[in-house]
Amino acid sequence: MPSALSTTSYALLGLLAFDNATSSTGLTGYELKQRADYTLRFYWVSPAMSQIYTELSRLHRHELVDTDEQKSGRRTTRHYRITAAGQKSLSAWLKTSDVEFPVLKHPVAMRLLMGRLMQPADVENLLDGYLESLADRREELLEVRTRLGDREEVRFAAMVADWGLHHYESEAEIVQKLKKRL
Amino acid sequence: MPSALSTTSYALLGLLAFDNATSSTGLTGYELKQRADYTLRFYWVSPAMSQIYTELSRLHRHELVDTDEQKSGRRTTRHYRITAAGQKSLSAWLKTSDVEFPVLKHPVAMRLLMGRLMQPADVENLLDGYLESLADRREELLEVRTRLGDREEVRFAAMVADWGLHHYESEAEIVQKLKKRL
DNA sequence: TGTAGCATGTAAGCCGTTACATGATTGA
DNA sequence: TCAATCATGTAACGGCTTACATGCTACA
Repeated sequence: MPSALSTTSYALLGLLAFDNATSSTGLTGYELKQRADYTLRFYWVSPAMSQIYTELSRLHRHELVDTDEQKSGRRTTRHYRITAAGQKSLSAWLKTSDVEFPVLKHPVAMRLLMGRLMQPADVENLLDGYLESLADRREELLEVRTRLGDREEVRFAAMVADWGLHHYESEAEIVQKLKKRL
Repeated sequence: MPSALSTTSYALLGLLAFDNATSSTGLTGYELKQRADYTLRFYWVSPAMSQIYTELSRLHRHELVDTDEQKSGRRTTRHYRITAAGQKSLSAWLKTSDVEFPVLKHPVAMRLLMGRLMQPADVENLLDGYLESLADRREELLEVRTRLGDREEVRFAAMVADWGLHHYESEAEIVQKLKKRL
């Protein structure tokens, strides 16, 4: 069990594990990107296509996924499935006790910190702009949440979506309060 | 105005701008690291020492900071101060309208997403572990907040600290709720 | 005398992005 | 026939970390 995979690698492996549970012939890199855009990006990142292919090669090299190649003309389409070893490796990773603390890169808070250097109107615009994109994001996640419904198979995805929604609401709330304090 | 600086670069420039306002002969890379540990890390990241020196060289190359060198033996200690050009560049950056949406890399949410693959006890441990480190973090930030008090000069830093505290509380709250839902 | 804290830097390397290059299939 | 979507990959490079290397100062 050499591990040494990045969290993103395990995240993709997790998507494949989930897909595996629902039958299917596996996922292409392209499909994986769509799934990542659908959920992962709210709590982690949605890796670039190029990185997804890189990670997939790496997972394949480690034999944590296997691939089903379909040729058409001079193109090859690869469907990836998680292997038993992959499942084992993923479970082991999930059990590791040292889970890092979340990293927040918050350009709005960053800028507010330097509020002294800005005109009051610019500070207000900054916060208003954030409230807007926050509402958009929340809307996107709400749609995801709604589609999940309360099906047992996606119970955890729904919990995490609710977590995200709670976070967006908390952000909107504090930003409103801070605006009044300006 | 070539810009092309990273947010981290501007963050350090911001620390120097703040220091400048309080007289002083400038800050060394080492001191900058301490200030970053004190505030920046809660909303952005605290860059490694090596990166601070790299950024400082870059800022100096762009003439956004100037340096006061003191030799002692075969060692040189450099105190950096923001220049007028640096101040201008920072203000320009603060005014730019396209502020990216915050990026959250949340290993706990990531793992909870795969809750199906874990034993119920492991899921609970995961959340309990998070609640603990959350309490620690909150304590650290609360100390920062307390030291800031309600001095006018650090008004924005205090606002951002309150923002962070609100976030940690919101996290603890939702995690408690999710635990009950397990 | 030795260790903790102050102080600076280089090298190697990982993770991730953007830009670029290419090709197949579907449907307006 | 043209655009959108499905699909795969390489190259160049930025940002950041860890590991390593070095030296001064204060004090126990």
